[in-house]
Amino acid sequence: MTIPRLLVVDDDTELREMLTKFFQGQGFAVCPASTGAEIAAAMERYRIDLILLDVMLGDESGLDLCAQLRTEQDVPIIMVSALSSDNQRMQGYAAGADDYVAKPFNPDLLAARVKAVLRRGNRAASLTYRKSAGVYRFEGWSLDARTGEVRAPGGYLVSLSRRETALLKALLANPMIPLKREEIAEALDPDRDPQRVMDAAEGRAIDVLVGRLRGKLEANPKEPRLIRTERGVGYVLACEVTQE
Amino acid sequence: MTIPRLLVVDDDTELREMLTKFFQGQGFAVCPASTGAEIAAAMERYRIDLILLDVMLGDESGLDLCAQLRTEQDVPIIMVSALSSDNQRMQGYAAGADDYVAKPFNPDLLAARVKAVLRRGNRAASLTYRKSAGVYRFEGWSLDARTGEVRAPGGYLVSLSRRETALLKALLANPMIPLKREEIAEALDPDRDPQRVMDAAEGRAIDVLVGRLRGKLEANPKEPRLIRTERGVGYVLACEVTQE
DNA sequence: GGTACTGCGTAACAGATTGTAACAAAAAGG
DNA sequence: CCTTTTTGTTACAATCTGTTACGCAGTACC
Repeated sequence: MTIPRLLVVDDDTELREMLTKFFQGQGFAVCPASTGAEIAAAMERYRIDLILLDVMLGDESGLDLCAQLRTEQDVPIIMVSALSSDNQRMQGYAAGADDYVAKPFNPDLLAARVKAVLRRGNRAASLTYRKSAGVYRFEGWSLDARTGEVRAPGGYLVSLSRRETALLKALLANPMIPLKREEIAEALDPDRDPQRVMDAAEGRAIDVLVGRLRGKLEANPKEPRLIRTERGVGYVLACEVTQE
Repeated sequence: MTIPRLLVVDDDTELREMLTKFFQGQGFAVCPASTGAEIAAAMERYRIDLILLDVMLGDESGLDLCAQLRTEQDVPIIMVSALSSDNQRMQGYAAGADDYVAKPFNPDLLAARVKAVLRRGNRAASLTYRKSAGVYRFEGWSLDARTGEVRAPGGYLVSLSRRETALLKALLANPMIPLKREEIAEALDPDRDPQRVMDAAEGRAIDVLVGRLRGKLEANPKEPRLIRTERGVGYVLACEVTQE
Protein backbone atom coordinates (compact mmCIF):
# COMPACT_ATOMS: atom_id res chain seq x y z
CA MET A 1 0.00 0.00 0.00
CA THR A 2 1.02 3.60 -0.20
CA ILE A 3 2.72 5.24 2.75
CA PRO A 4 0.60 8.08 4.06
CA ARG A 5 2.35 11.42 4.08
CA LEU A 6 1.75 14.02 6.76
CA LEU A 7 2.47 17.70 6.61
CA VAL A 8 3.40 18.89 10.10
CA VAL A 9 2.98 22.64 10.43
CA ASP A 10 4.34 24.32 13.57
CA ASP A 11 6.60 27.33 14.07
CA ASP A 12 8.00 25.76 17.26
CA THR A 13 11.17 24.03 16.05
CA GLU A 14 11.39 21.53 18.90
CA LEU A 15 7.78 20.40 18.69
CA ARG A 16 7.92 20.19 14.91
CA GLU A 17 10.97 17.96 15.05
CA MET A 18 9.51 15.83 17.81
CA LEU A 19 6.33 15.27 15.83
CA THR A 20 8.29 14.59 12.67
CA LYS A 21 10.37 11.91 14.33
CA PHE A 22 7.42 10.42 16.16
CA PHE A 23 5.29 9.98 13.04
CA GLN A 24 8.20 8.71 11.02
CA GLY A 25 8.53 6.09 13.73
CA GLN A 26 4.86 5.31 13.24
CA GLY A 27 5.41 4.52 9.59
CA PHE A 28 4.41 7.85 8.06
CA ALA A 29 6.28 9.96 5.59
CA VAL A 30 6.50 13.45 7.10
CA CYS A 31 7.08 16.92 5.67
CA PRO A 32 7.75 19.66 8.23
CA ALA A 33 6.68 23.25 7.56
CA SER A 34 6.39 26.44 9.57
CA THR A 35 4.77 29.00 7.27
CA GLY A 36 2.02 29.25 4.70
CA ALA A 37 4.59 29.51 1.95
CA GLU A 38 6.24 26.29 3.08
CA ILE A 39 2.83 24.60 3.16
CA ALA A 40 2.21 25.66 -0.42
CA ALA A 41 5.64 24.49 -1.54
CA ALA A 42 5.22 21.10 0.10
CA MET A 43 1.79 20.55 -1.42
CA GLU A 44 3.08 21.50 -4.80
CA ARG A 45 5.83 18.93 -4.56
CA TYR A 46 4.25 16.05 -2.63
CA ARG A 47 1.02 14.25 -2.28
CA ILE A 48 -0.14 15.18 1.23
CA ASP A 49 -2.63 12.87 2.94
CA LEU A 50 -3.20 14.87 6.10
CA ILE A 51 -2.10 18.18 7.63
CA LEU A 52 -1.34 18.73 11.30
CA LEU A 53 -1.76 22.46 11.64
CA ASP A 54 -0.82 24.57 14.62
CA VAL A 55 -3.18 27.47 15.27
CA MET A 56 -0.47 29.90 16.35
CA LEU A 57 2.06 30.38 13.57
CA GLY A 58 4.09 33.47 14.28
CA ASP A 59 2.69 36.12 11.93
CA GLU A 60 0.08 33.85 10.44
CA SER A 61 -3.11 32.38 11.78
CA GLY A 62 -3.63 28.65 11.43
CA LEU A 63 -7.36 29.30 11.27
CA ASP A 64 -6.95 31.54 8.25
CA LEU A 65 -4.65 29.06 6.58
CA CYS A 66 -7.14 26.29 7.26
CA ALA A 67 -9.99 28.23 5.71
CA GLN A 68 -7.81 29.11 2.73
CA LEU A 69 -6.81 25.51 2.21
CA ARG A 70 -10.45 24.54 2.28
CA THR A 71 -11.25 26.74 -0.68
CA GLU A 72 -8.69 24.86 -2.73
CA GLN A 73 -8.87 21.26 -1.74
CA ASP A 74 -10.18 18.64 0.55
CA VAL A 75 -7.12 17.34 2.37
CA PRO A 76 -7.87 16.28 5.96
CA ILE A 77 -6.72 18.82 8.56
CA ILE A 78 -6.22 18.30 12.28
CA MET A 79 -5.70 21.51 14.17
CA VAL A 80 -3.36 21.56 17.14
CA SER A 81 -3.45 24.33 19.71
CA ALA A 82 -2.75 25.31 23.28
CA LEU A 83 -6.09 27.08 23.23
CA SER A 84 -8.86 24.63 23.86
CA SER A 85 -12.02 26.40 24.89
CA ASP A 86 -15.15 25.12 23.22
CA ASN A 87 -15.49 28.34 21.27
CA GLN A 88 -11.99 28.04 19.86
CA ARG A 89 -12.59 24.45 18.87
CA MET A 90 -15.76 25.45 17.09
CA GLN A 91 -13.83 28.13 15.25
CA GLY A 92 -11.51 25.40 14.08
CA TYR A 93 -14.40 23.27 12.84
CA ALA A 94 -16.01 26.27 11.21
CA ALA A 95 -12.77 26.93 9.35
CA GLY A 96 -13.08 23.43 7.95
CA ALA A 97 -10.87 21.38 10.24
CA ASP A 98 -11.66 17.72 10.58
CA ASP A 99 -10.45 17.44 14.11
CA TYR A 100 -8.97 19.44 16.93
CA VAL A 101 -6.30 18.42 19.43
CA ALA A 102 -5.35 20.45 22.51
CA LYS A 103 -1.79 20.85 23.73
CA PRO A 104 -0.24 19.22 25.58
CA PHE A 105 -1.31 15.92 24.06
CA ASN A 106 -0.48 12.26 24.24
CA PRO A 107 1.37 11.40 21.00
CA ASP A 108 -0.15 7.93 20.90
CA LEU A 109 -3.62 9.45 21.09
CA LEU A 110 -2.73 11.90 18.35
CA ALA A 111 -1.54 9.01 16.18
CA ALA A 112 -4.82 7.18 16.80
CA ARG A 113 -6.78 10.21 15.69
CA VAL A 114 -4.61 10.76 12.65
CA LYS A 115 -5.29 7.17 11.63
CA ALA A 116 -9.02 7.56 12.27
CA VAL A 117 -9.22 10.67 10.12
CA LEU A 118 -7.14 9.03 7.40
CA ARG A 119 -9.42 6.03 7.38
CA ARG A 120 -12.41 8.27 7.01
CA GLY A 121 -11.22 10.94 4.69
CA ASN A 122 -10.95 11.07 0.96
CA ARG A 123 -7.26 11.48 0.69
CA ALA A 124 -6.89 14.70 -1.18
CA ALA A 125 -3.73 14.08 -3.09
CA SER A 126 -4.27 10.37 -3.15
CA LEU A 127 -6.16 8.38 -5.69
CA THR A 128 -9.37 10.31 -5.57
CA TYR A 129 -9.72 13.38 -7.69
CA ARG A 130 -9.48 16.75 -6.05
CA LYS A 131 -12.69 18.30 -4.85
CA SER A 132 -12.11 21.52 -6.75
CA ALA A 133 -11.62 19.65 -9.97
CA GLY A 134 -14.43 20.31 -12.39
CA VAL A 135 -13.09 19.39 -15.77
CA TYR A 136 -9.90 17.49 -16.46
CA ARG A 137 -8.24 18.16 -19.82
CA PHE A 138 -5.59 16.01 -21.40
CA GLU A 139 -4.33 15.75 -24.96
CA GLY A 140 -7.51 17.26 -26.35
CA TRP A 141 -9.72 14.98 -24.27
CA SER A 142 -11.84 16.13 -21.33
CA LEU A 143 -13.58 14.52 -18.39
CA ASP A 144 -16.14 16.41 -16.36
CA ALA A 145 -15.61 14.89 -12.90
CA ARG A 146 -19.06 15.80 -11.71
CA THR A 147 -21.17 14.59 -14.59
CA GLY A 148 -18.88 11.86 -15.82
CA GLU A 149 -19.00 13.09 -19.37
CA VAL A 150 -15.99 12.37 -21.54
CA ARG A 151 -15.31 14.18 -24.79
CA ALA A 152 -12.85 13.21 -27.47
CA PRO A 153 -10.57 15.77 -29.16
CA GLY A 154 -13.22 16.24 -31.85
CA GLY A 155 -15.64 17.36 -29.14
CA TYR A 156 -18.05 14.44 -29.44
CA LEU A 157 -19.16 12.48 -26.40
CA VAL A 158 -17.55 9.15 -25.66
CA SER A 159 -19.55 6.66 -23.66
CA LEU A 160 -17.57 5.06 -20.82
CA SER A 161 -18.87 2.46 -18.39
CA ARG A 162 -18.87 3.13 -14.69
CA ARG A 163 -15.65 1.26 -14.05
CA GLU A 164 -13.95 2.82 -17.06
CA THR A 165 -14.85 6.29 -15.76
CA ALA A 166 -13.59 5.45 -12.28
CA LEU A 167 -10.30 4.22 -13.70
CA LEU A 168 -9.89 7.33 -15.78
CA LYS A 169 -10.53 9.51 -12.75
CA ALA A 170 -7.90 7.67 -10.75
CA LEU A 171 -5.38 8.10 -13.53
CA LEU A 172 -6.23 11.78 -14.02
CA ALA A 173 -5.79 12.41 -10.31
CA ASN A 174 -2.23 11.12 -10.60
CA PRO A 175 -0.81 12.10 -13.98
CA MET A 176 2.76 10.99 -14.69
CA ILE A 177 2.64 8.81 -11.58
CA PRO A 178 2.81 5.04 -12.09
CA LEU A 179 0.02 3.36 -10.19
CA LYS A 180 0.19 -0.19 -8.95
CA ARG A 181 -2.73 -2.47 -9.55
CA GLU A 182 -3.43 -2.45 -5.81
CA GLU A 183 -3.69 1.32 -5.84
CA ILE A 184 -5.98 1.28 -8.84
CA ALA A 185 -8.11 -1.47 -7.29
CA GLU A 186 -8.41 0.51 -4.06
CA ALA A 187 -9.33 3.67 -5.88
CA LEU A 188 -12.04 1.82 -7.77
CA ASP A 189 -13.49 0.14 -4.71
CA PRO A 190 -15.91 2.49 -2.92
CA ASP A 191 -15.72 0.56 0.33
CA ARG A 192 -12.01 -0.14 0.04
CA ASP A 193 -12.72 -3.66 1.10
CA PRO A 194 -9.26 -5.24 1.63
CA GLN A 195 -10.29 -8.67 0.34
CA ARG A 196 -11.93 -7.31 -2.78
CA VAL A 197 -8.99 -4.98 -3.42
CA MET A 198 -6.57 -7.85 -3.15
CA ASP A 199 -8.65 -10.07 -5.42
CA ALA A 200 -8.82 -7.37 -8.07
CA ALA A 201 -5.12 -6.60 -7.82
CA GLU A 202 -4.07 -10.24 -8.12
CA GLY A 203 -6.41 -11.15 -10.95
CA ARG A 204 -6.57 -9.78 -14.45
CA ALA A 205 -9.56 -7.48 -13.98
CA ILE A 206 -7.46 -4.31 -13.84
CA ASP A 207 -5.50 -5.32 -16.94
CA VAL A 208 -8.67 -6.09 -18.86
CA LEU A 209 -10.23 -2.83 -17.72
CA VAL A 210 -7.15 -0.87 -18.80
CA GLY A 211 -7.36 -2.58 -22.16
CA ARG A 212 -11.01 -1.65 -22.54
CA LEU A 213 -10.33 1.97 -21.63
CA ARG A 214 -7.40 2.08 -24.02
CA GLY A 215 -9.70 0.81 -26.71
CA LYS A 216 -11.83 3.88 -26.29
CA LEU A 217 -9.16 6.53 -25.73
CA GLU A 218 -6.12 5.47 -27.74
CA ALA A 219 -5.67 6.17 -31.41
CA ASN A 220 -3.83 2.85 -31.56
CA PRO A 221 -4.60 0.61 -28.57
CA LYS A 222 -1.72 -1.68 -29.50
CA GLU A 223 0.71 1.20 -29.12
CA PRO A 224 -0.82 3.16 -26.25
CA ARG A 225 0.44 6.69 -25.75
CA LEU A 226 -1.86 7.94 -23.01
CA ILE A 227 -2.06 4.95 -20.69
CA ARG A 228 1.32 3.30 -20.69
CA THR A 229 2.39 0.09 -19.10
CA GLU A 230 5.05 0.23 -16.39
CA ARG A 231 6.23 -3.35 -16.44
CA GLY A 232 6.42 -4.85 -12.99
CA VAL A 233 4.61 -1.85 -11.50
CA GLY A 234 1.33 -1.08 -13.22
CA TYR A 235 0.04 1.74 -15.37
CA VAL A 236 0.65 5.43 -15.80
CA LEU A 237 -1.18 8.26 -17.51
CA ALA A 238 1.68 9.67 -19.56
CA CYS A 239 0.48 13.16 -20.42
CA GLU A 240 -0.04 16.60 -18.92
CA VAL A 241 -3.36 17.11 -17.21
CA THR A 242 -4.99 20.43 -16.46
CA GLN A 243 -8.06 20.98 -14.37
CA GLU A 244 -10.51 23.75 -13.71
CA MET B 1 -29.84 20.52 0.08
CA THR B 2 -30.06 17.17 1.73
CA ILE B 3 -31.07 16.68 5.35
CA PRO B 4 -28.58 14.50 7.18
CA ARG B 5 -29.98 11.74 9.31
CA LEU B 6 -28.45 10.79 12.64
CA LEU B 7 -28.86 7.60 14.59
CA VAL B 8 -28.65 8.42 18.30
CA VAL B 9 -27.87 5.34 20.36
CA ASP B 10 -28.12 5.59 24.13
CA ASP B 11 -29.91 3.44 26.71
CA ASP B 12 -30.45 6.51 28.91
CA THR B 13 -33.95 7.65 27.92
CA GLU B 14 -33.54 11.24 29.05
CA LEU B 15 -30.24 11.82 27.30
CA ARG B 16 -31.47 10.11 24.15
CA GLU B 17 -34.53 12.34 24.01
CA MET B 18 -32.51 15.45 24.78
CA LEU B 19 -30.08 14.66 21.97
CA THR B 20 -32.91 13.82 19.60
CA LYS B 21 -34.65 17.13 20.21
CA PHE B 22 -31.41 19.08 20.10
CA PHE B 23 -30.32 17.72 16.76
CA GLN B 24 -33.78 18.02 15.28
CA GLY B 25 -33.56 21.67 16.26
CA GLN B 26 -30.25 21.81 14.42
CA GLY B 27 -31.88 20.67 11.23
CA PHE B 28 -31.10 16.97 11.38
CA ALA B 29 -33.42 14.05 10.95
CA VAL B 30 -32.91 11.83 13.98
CA CYS B 31 -33.59 8.18 14.73
CA PRO B 32 -33.29 7.15 18.39
CA ALA B 33 -32.17 3.65 19.36
CA SER B 34 -31.08 1.93 22.54
CA THR B 35 -29.98 -1.59 21.50
CA GLY B 36 -28.05 -3.31 18.76
CA ALA B 37 -31.27 -4.73 17.38
CA GLU B 38 -32.76 -1.26 17.10
CA ILE B 39 -29.62 -0.04 15.37
CA ALA B 40 -29.93 -2.83 12.82
CA ALA B 41 -33.62 -2.14 12.26
CA ALA B 42 -33.03 1.57 11.75
CA MET B 43 -30.19 1.01 9.31
CA GLU B 44 -32.25 -1.46 7.40
CA ARG B 45 -35.02 1.06 6.99
CA TYR B 46 -33.19 4.37 6.65
CA ARG B 47 -30.05 5.75 5.25
CA ILE B 48 -28.01 6.80 8.25
CA ASP B 49 -25.42 9.53 7.76
CA LEU B 50 -23.82 9.34 11.17
CA ILE B 51 -24.16 7.35 14.39
CA LEU B 52 -23.79 8.79 17.87
CA LEU B 53 -22.99 5.72 19.90
CA ASP B 54 -22.86 5.48 23.67
CA VAL B 55 -20.18 3.14 25.00
CA MET B 56 -22.28 1.82 27.86
CA LEU B 57 -25.47 0.21 26.57
CA GLY B 58 -26.96 -1.95 29.29
CA ASP B 59 -26.08 -5.52 28.31
CA GLU B 60 -24.19 -4.54 25.21
CA SER B 61 -20.88 -2.84 24.67
CA GLY B 62 -20.77 0.15 22.36
CA LEU B 63 -17.21 -0.78 21.49
CA ASP B 64 -18.28 -4.21 20.30
CA LEU B 65 -21.17 -2.75 18.33
CA CYS B 66 -18.81 -0.22 16.78
CA ALA B 67 -16.38 -2.90 15.68
CA GLN B 68 -19.23 -5.01 14.34
CA LEU B 69 -20.68 -2.10 12.37
CA ARG B 70 -17.25 -1.50 10.91
CA THR B 71 -17.13 -4.98 9.42
CA GLU B 72 -20.32 -4.26 7.53
CA GLN B 73 -20.19 -0.64 6.46
CA ASP B 74 -18.53 2.68 6.56
CA VAL B 75 -21.03 4.98 8.25
CA PRO B 76 -19.33 7.66 10.39
CA ILE B 77 -19.45 6.89 14.13
CA ILE B 78 -18.89 9.26 17.02
CA MET B 79 -18.58 7.49 20.34
CA VAL B 80 -19.92 9.14 23.46
CA SER B 81 -18.83 8.05 26.92
CA ALA B 82 -18.36 9.11 30.51
CA LEU B 83 -15.05 7.27 30.40
CA SER B 84 -12.42 9.45 28.90
CA SER B 85 -8.95 8.21 29.64
CA ASP B 86 -6.59 8.20 26.68
CA ASN B 87 -6.58 4.43 26.67
CA GLN B 88 -10.35 4.25 26.40
CA ARG B 89 -10.37 6.79 23.62
CA MET B 90 -7.80 4.77 21.72
CA GLN B 91 -9.95 1.69 22.18
CA GLY B 92 -12.73 3.63 20.53
CA TYR B 93 -10.54 4.60 17.57
CA ALA B 94 -9.24 1.06 17.33
CA ALA B 95 -12.81 -0.17 17.11
CA GLY B 96 -13.24 2.11 14.10
CA ALA B 97 -14.83 5.21 15.57
CA ASP B 98 -14.26 8.46 13.77
CA ASP B 99 -14.41 10.60 16.83
CA TYR B 100 -14.82 10.39 20.57
CA VAL B 101 -16.70 12.76 22.87
CA ALA B 102 -16.52 12.65 26.65
CA LYS B 103 -19.54 13.21 28.89
CA PRO B 104 -20.57 15.69 30.02
CA PHE B 105 -20.29 17.64 26.80
CA ASN B 106 -21.32 20.95 25.33
CA PRO B 107 -24.14 20.22 22.83
CA ASP B 108 -22.98 23.02 20.54
CA LEU B 109 -19.51 21.51 20.45
CA LEU B 110 -20.96 18.10 19.72
CA ALA B 111 -22.98 19.59 16.86
CA ALA B 112 -19.85 21.22 15.47
CA ARG B 113 -18.03 17.88 15.53
CA VAL B 114 -20.96 16.08 13.96
CA LYS B 115 -20.93 18.63 11.16
CA ALA B 116 -17.17 18.31 10.73
CA VAL B 117 -17.38 14.54 10.48
CA LEU B 118 -20.33 14.77 8.09
CA ARG B 119 -18.43 17.17 5.90
CA ARG B 120 -15.67 14.65 5.76
CA GLY B 121 -17.62 11.47 5.64
CA ASN B 122 -19.79 9.76 3.12
CA ARG B 123 -22.83 11.89 3.20
CA ALA B 124 -25.85 9.95 2.36
CA ALA B 125 -28.17 11.78 0.12
CA SER B 126 -31.47 12.54 1.66
CA LEU B 127 -34.42 12.10 -0.56
CA THR B 128 -36.40 15.03 0.67
CA TYR B 129 -36.51 18.05 -1.54
CA ARG B 130 -36.92 21.43 0.01
CA LYS B 131 -40.52 22.55 0.30
CA SER B 132 -39.36 26.11 -0.08
CA ALA B 133 -37.96 25.36 -3.49
CA GLY B 134 -40.10 26.97 -6.15
CA VAL B 135 -38.56 26.32 -9.52
CA TYR B 136 -35.75 23.91 -10.30
CA ARG B 137 -33.67 24.67 -13.37
CA PHE B 138 -31.36 22.27 -15.08
CA GLU B 139 -29.81 22.24 -18.54
CA GLY B 140 -32.46 24.57 -19.91
CA TRP B 141 -35.28 22.56 -18.36
CA SER B 142 -37.39 23.73 -15.45
CA LEU B 143 -39.71 22.13 -12.93
CA ASP B 144 -42.05 24.22 -10.84
CA ALA B 145 -42.29 22.20 -7.62
CA ARG B 146 -45.57 23.75 -6.62
CA THR B 147 -47.50 23.31 -9.84
CA GLY B 148 -45.65 20.33 -11.22
CA GLU B 149 -45.18 22.04 -14.54
CA VAL B 150 -42.17 20.97 -16.54
CA ARG B 151 -40.83 23.05 -19.39
CA ALA B 152 -38.37 21.98 -22.01
CA PRO B 153 -35.48 24.22 -23.13
CA GLY B 154 -37.72 25.61 -25.88
CA GLY B 155 -40.14 26.82 -23.24
CA TYR B 156 -43.04 24.53 -24.12
CA LEU B 157 -44.78 22.44 -21.49
CA VAL B 158 -43.95 18.77 -21.21
CA SER B 159 -46.59 16.53 -19.74
CA LEU B 160 -45.28 14.18 -17.05
CA SER B 161 -47.32 11.65 -15.12
CA ARG B 162 -47.56 11.84 -11.36
CA ARG B 163 -44.89 9.22 -10.81
CA GLU B 164 -42.61 10.73 -13.44
CA THR B 165 -42.85 14.09 -11.70
CA ALA B 166 -42.14 12.56 -8.31
CA LEU B 167 -39.07 10.80 -9.69
CA LEU B 168 -37.80 14.00 -11.24
CA LYS B 169 -38.24 15.83 -7.94
CA ALA B 170 -36.25 13.19 -6.07
CA LEU B 171 -33.45 13.45 -8.62
CA LEU B 172 -33.49 17.25 -8.57
CA ALA B 173 -33.22 17.25 -4.80
CA ASN B 174 -30.01 15.23 -5.07
CA PRO B 175 -28.11 16.34 -8.16
CA MET B 176 -24.79 14.60 -8.79
CA ILE B 177 -25.65 12.05 -6.09
CA PRO B 178 -26.28 8.44 -7.14
CA LEU B 179 -29.53 7.18 -5.69
CA LYS B 180 -30.25 3.54 -5.00
CA ARG B 181 -33.52 2.08 -6.22
CA GLU B 182 -34.62 1.68 -2.58
CA GLU B 183 -34.07 5.38 -2.02
CA ILE B 184 -36.00 6.31 -5.12
CA ALA B 185 -38.80 3.93 -4.18
CA GLU B 186 -38.97 5.41 -0.70
CA ALA B 187 -39.06 8.95 -2.05
CA LEU B 188 -41.91 8.03 -4.38
CA ASP B 189 -43.97 6.31 -1.72
CA PRO B 190 -46.00 8.87 0.24
CA ASP B 191 -46.51 6.48 3.15
CA ARG B 192 -43.01 5.02 2.96
CA ASP B 193 -44.55 1.61 3.42
CA PRO B 194 -41.58 -0.74 3.88
CA GLN B 195 -43.16 -3.65 2.03
CA ARG B 196 -44.16 -1.54 -0.94
CA VAL B 197 -40.77 0.15 -1.01
CA MET B 198 -39.01 -3.20 -1.01
CA ASP B 199 -41.27 -4.58 -3.74
CA ALA B 200 -40.64 -1.57 -5.93
CA ALA B 201 -36.90 -1.69 -5.31
CA GLU B 202 -36.59 -5.40 -6.10
CA GLY B 203 -38.79 -5.33 -9.18
CA ARG B 204 -38.30 -3.47 -12.41
CA ALA B 205 -40.79 -0.67 -11.80
CA ILE B 206 -38.12 1.94 -11.01
CA ASP B 207 -36.10 0.97 -14.09
CA VAL B 208 -39.12 1.20 -16.33
CA LEU B 209 -40.09 4.54 -14.80
CA VAL B 210 -36.59 5.89 -15.32
CA GLY B 211 -36.81 4.74 -18.94
CA ARG B 212 -40.11 6.51 -19.42
CA LEU B 213 -38.80 9.73 -17.90
CA ARG B 214 -35.66 9.53 -20.01
CA GLY B 215 -37.90 9.18 -23.03
CA LYS B 216 -39.37 12.57 -22.27
CA LEU B 217 -36.27 14.46 -21.12
CA GLU B 218 -33.34 13.06 -23.06
CA ALA B 219 -32.36 14.16 -26.52
CA ASN B 220 -31.28 10.57 -27.07
CA PRO B 221 -32.79 8.17 -24.52
CA LYS B 222 -30.38 5.46 -25.62
CA GLU B 223 -27.44 7.64 -24.60
CA PRO B 224 -28.83 9.50 -21.63
CA ARG B 225 -26.90 12.54 -20.45
CA LEU B 226 -29.15 13.86 -17.70
CA ILE B 227 -30.24 10.69 -15.92
CA ARG B 228 -27.28 8.35 -15.95
CA THR B 229 -27.04 4.80 -14.80
CA GLU B 230 -24.68 4.03 -11.95
CA ARG B 231 -24.31 0.33 -12.47
CA GLY B 232 -24.75 -1.69 -9.31
CA VAL B 233 -26.08 1.35 -7.48
CA GLY B 234 -28.93 3.06 -9.29
CA TYR B 235 -29.36 6.35 -11.08
CA VAL B 236 -27.93 9.85 -10.87
CA LEU B 237 -28.94 13.24 -12.22
CA ALA B 238 -25.68 14.31 -13.81
CA CYS B 239 -26.09 18.06 -14.19
CA GLU B 240 -26.08 21.31 -12.24
CA VAL B 241 -29.37 22.26 -10.65
CA THR B 242 -30.41 25.69 -9.47
CA GLN B 243 -33.51 26.55 -7.54
CA GLU B 244 -35.37 29.66 -6.61
C1' DG C 1 22.19 -18.46 -28.21
C1' DG C 2 18.76 -21.37 -26.11
C1' DT C 3 15.50 -22.33 -22.55
C1' DA C 4 12.41 -21.28 -18.94
C1' DC C 5 9.83 -18.17 -16.37
C1' DT C 6 7.23 -13.98 -15.61
C1' DG C 7 4.27 -10.26 -16.83
C1' DC C 8 1.06 -8.34 -19.92
C1' DG C 9 -2.40 -8.22 -23.90
C1' DT C 10 -6.71 -9.79 -25.07
C1' DA C 11 -10.44 -12.87 -27.06
C1' DA C 12 -14.04 -15.47 -25.41
C1' DC C 13 -17.21 -16.77 -22.06
C1' DA C 14 -20.39 -16.62 -18.07
C1' DG C 15 -23.08 -14.31 -14.80
C1' DA C 16 -25.10 -10.11 -13.22
C1' DT C 17 -27.33 -5.90 -14.22
C1' DT C 18 -29.93 -2.82 -16.97
C1' DG C 19 -32.90 -1.49 -21.14
C1' DT C 20 -37.26 -1.92 -22.99
C1' DA C 21 -41.31 -3.70 -25.72
C1' DA C 22 -45.52 -5.68 -24.79
C1' DC C 23 -49.19 -6.76 -21.98
C1' DA C 24 -52.24 -6.66 -17.96
C1' DA C 25 -54.10 -4.39 -14.09
C1' DA C 26 -55.21 -0.31 -11.71
C1' DA C 27 -56.44 4.35 -11.63
C1' DA C 28 -58.38 8.45 -13.47
C1' DG C 29 -61.46 11.09 -16.32
C1' DG C 30 -65.69 11.89 -18.89
C1' DC D 1 -70.08 2.53 -16.93
C1' DC D 2 -66.85 3.13 -20.58
C1' DT D 3 -62.61 4.93 -22.26
C1' DT D 4 -58.15 6.54 -21.62
C1' DT D 5 -54.10 6.94 -19.07
C1' DT D 6 -50.90 5.33 -15.82
C1' DT D 7 -48.19 1.92 -13.69
C1' DG D 8 -46.32 -2.63 -12.64
C1' DT D 9 -44.96 -7.09 -14.42
C1' DT D 10 -42.94 -10.19 -17.65
C1' DA D 11 -39.74 -11.72 -20.91
C1' DC D 12 -36.15 -11.07 -23.86
C1' DA D 13 -32.20 -8.32 -25.46
C1' DA D 14 -28.19 -5.60 -24.54
C1' DT D 15 -24.47 -4.20 -21.71
C1' DC D 16 -21.07 -4.59 -18.14
C1' DT D 17 -17.54 -6.89 -15.63
C1' DG D 18 -14.63 -10.54 -13.86
C1' DT D 19 -12.54 -14.89 -15.04
C1' DT D 20 -10.17 -18.07 -17.93
C1' DA D 21 -6.98 -19.42 -21.21
C1' DC D 22 -3.72 -18.70 -24.65
C1' DG D 23 -0.16 -16.14 -27.01
C1' DC D 24 3.59 -12.92 -27.04
C1' DA D 25 7.29 -10.05 -25.30
C1' DG D 26 10.68 -9.26 -21.87
C1' DT D 27 13.92 -10.94 -18.61
C1' DA D 28 16.89 -14.14 -16.19
C1' DC D 29 19.79 -17.99 -16.19
C1' DC D 30 22.80 -21.48 -18.03
